[in-house]
Amino acid sequence: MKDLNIKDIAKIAGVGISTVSRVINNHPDVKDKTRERIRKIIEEYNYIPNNSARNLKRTDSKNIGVLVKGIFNPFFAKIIQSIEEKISEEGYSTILHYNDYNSNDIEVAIELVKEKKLRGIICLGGNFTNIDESQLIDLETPIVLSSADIIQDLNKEIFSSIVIENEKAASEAVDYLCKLGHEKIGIIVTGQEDKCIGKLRFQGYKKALEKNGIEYKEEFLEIGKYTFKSSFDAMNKLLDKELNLTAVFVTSDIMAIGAAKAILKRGLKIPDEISIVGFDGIEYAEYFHPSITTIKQPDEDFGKRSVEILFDLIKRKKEHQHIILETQLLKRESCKKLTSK
Amino acid sequence: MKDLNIKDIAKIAGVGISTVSRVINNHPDVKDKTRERIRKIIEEYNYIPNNSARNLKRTDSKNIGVLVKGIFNPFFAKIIQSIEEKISEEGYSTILHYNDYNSNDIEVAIELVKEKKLRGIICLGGNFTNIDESQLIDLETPIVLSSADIIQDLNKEIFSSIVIENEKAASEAVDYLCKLGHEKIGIIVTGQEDKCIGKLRFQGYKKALEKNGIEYKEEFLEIGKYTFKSSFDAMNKLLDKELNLTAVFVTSDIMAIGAAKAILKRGLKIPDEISIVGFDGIEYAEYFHPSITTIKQPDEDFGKRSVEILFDLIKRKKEHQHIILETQLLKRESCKKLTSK
DNA sequence: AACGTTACTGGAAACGTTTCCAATTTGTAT
DNA sequence: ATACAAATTGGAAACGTTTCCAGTAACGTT
Repeated sequence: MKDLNIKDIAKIAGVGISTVSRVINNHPDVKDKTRERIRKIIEEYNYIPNNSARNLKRTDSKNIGVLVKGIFNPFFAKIIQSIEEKISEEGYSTILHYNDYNSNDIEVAIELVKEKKLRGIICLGGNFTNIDESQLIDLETPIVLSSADIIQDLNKEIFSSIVIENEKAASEAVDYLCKLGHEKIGIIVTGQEDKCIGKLRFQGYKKALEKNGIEYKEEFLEIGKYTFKSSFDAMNKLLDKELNLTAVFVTSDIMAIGAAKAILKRGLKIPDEISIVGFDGIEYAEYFHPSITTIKQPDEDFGKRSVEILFDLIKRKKEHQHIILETQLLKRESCKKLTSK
Repeated sequence: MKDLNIKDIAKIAGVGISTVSRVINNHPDVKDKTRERIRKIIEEYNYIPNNSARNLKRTDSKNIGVLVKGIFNPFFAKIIQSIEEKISEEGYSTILHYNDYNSNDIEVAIELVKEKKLRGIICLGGNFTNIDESQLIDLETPIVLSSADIIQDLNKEIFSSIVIENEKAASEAVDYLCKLGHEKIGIIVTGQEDKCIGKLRFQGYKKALEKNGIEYKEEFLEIGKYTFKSSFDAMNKLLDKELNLTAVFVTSDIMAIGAAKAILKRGLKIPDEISIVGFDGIEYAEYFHPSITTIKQPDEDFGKRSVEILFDLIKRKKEHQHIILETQLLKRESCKKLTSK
């Protein structure tokens, strides 16, 4: 059974094609009675307009792309959910695309925009530190970089961004450990993949140490990837060095859990022997035992605001914006005040 | 700057439109020299064919839909990854669509197929227990139900499926607990949302008890949703009943972690005082402390085989298939052998 | 040189919409 | 009744492809 098209519906209703089109798109210039009649017929015959044809004809495709770095990242799951919600509220639809860790994000984004005739694109995570300004200028479609790695001196007029203050937040986390009396504080950061964000959080760590008069030692640092396993291994290396660490700061919750497991598996107690602080604020960290103290990122705000900014751009209501969201230190069970020996 | 189209490329190359089209689509009837020349021009001018136009013209759209129930389910993440990989290997592209828990899955699937002119669709999870056979017959597009809830007496000729033996696997898990000497074994199952699968796993639980001569008591049962929190609460209710449970079987790993947290938070020891077994085999269960014994589902196989079945159907090589995958009990730290008192 | 065969190539219709523009109907004020 | 404006409607072009069909070029065979 061949699917019906707009012509068939027009014939059945005894009206012109354009009238049916106007009904479908909620254009005003149709008599209420006619509109109702056509609506009923569309309903009755279960007619669904062909998306490809619509997109082909329209310059404004009603599609928003969401490019996500890494499907395994539970921190992004909530953000995506709120993004999708808001996008469909606006009558647009979401085209979700997952990038793996080796991809050239800006290139994939541009290709996606062209190929799918996107009206706008949100990049969640991803690395935009090596991009060429001309790439972004050529892309006339609004782009919002959300929680992404962005090079500092990029022309701010050609993209929007929404981020947290990674350095400040990390510093707050480590400062908290210092205030609890910790001095030997290890750190596990994400490496290459995540250059900029990892680096910023690492800088926050260093600043907090400095502020508290603690000397930074390179041996306290381990590099890991964004997986349980990688951080588990990194923690073991740290422990093997016998540095008498009393605390460790890990730059994501998933990794904090991997690290915590390594600690516990050796029979060490958290927080009695080692305190640990994570970063992100995913639910996993709360349900780990002991629950993990962490920096909570405002995930829902990330989603909502990203879409808001994008639609402001699409509707040409505003210029590109650069928003900084607040984080919050969630104190839980994984940190202990050090009593002076 | 307006994007180039196939006409522009044809003009630049000094050939006909159809020749360019043939190059794009790797059709054979083009002289190698011409092909190379056009390829270079396409590359140089960074031309990307318009997807909407292609889909509009083609009856075979090269799009495969993947409908996923619940974005938060980490068990699905791996499956999706392997699905995407295989689909793009075949030169098709994946349209990912997330359903929330209240959706009517078959209706959403059908709409998606029509709207996006999909060539096939894979449903990951989702509930197909209340569907009408006519809906599936009307849908002429191949459909594969993967790890989904399917009504038993559905006509097997009109859809493909790939599942595990939920009842058997659950029974194996509980039997393991029994063999360790446990008799008072609680159970937390998913409720309404997940009617069929939850019921099957529950039946497995009952069968294992029966086999081991243990009487089933309703008070050992709690219903939960697929979240940490819900299962955390359910476990607390179970504990509040003071049934002297020595073990608990939880029908998913996420929920097992929620339950384990409830146990540990009360100061009870796992596995010393209570043993726990989960279901799914997600990575997080391995990194929880103590690591959680669980039923491992073959996630990668789920993905790969789903795509294989789908392409067999698309290419009309085979009829609808119904595949059962094997599970495996992963013995870890969360279970203890009961020494007779 | 004439022919048949095969390898390429180009033109044009078609896919199902949206939208501009013109045409028709309706309503309102004189 | 008439004139004019406003509301509603229909026709046709256009969006960028693919593919059928017809046509040309190249080549070997007689």
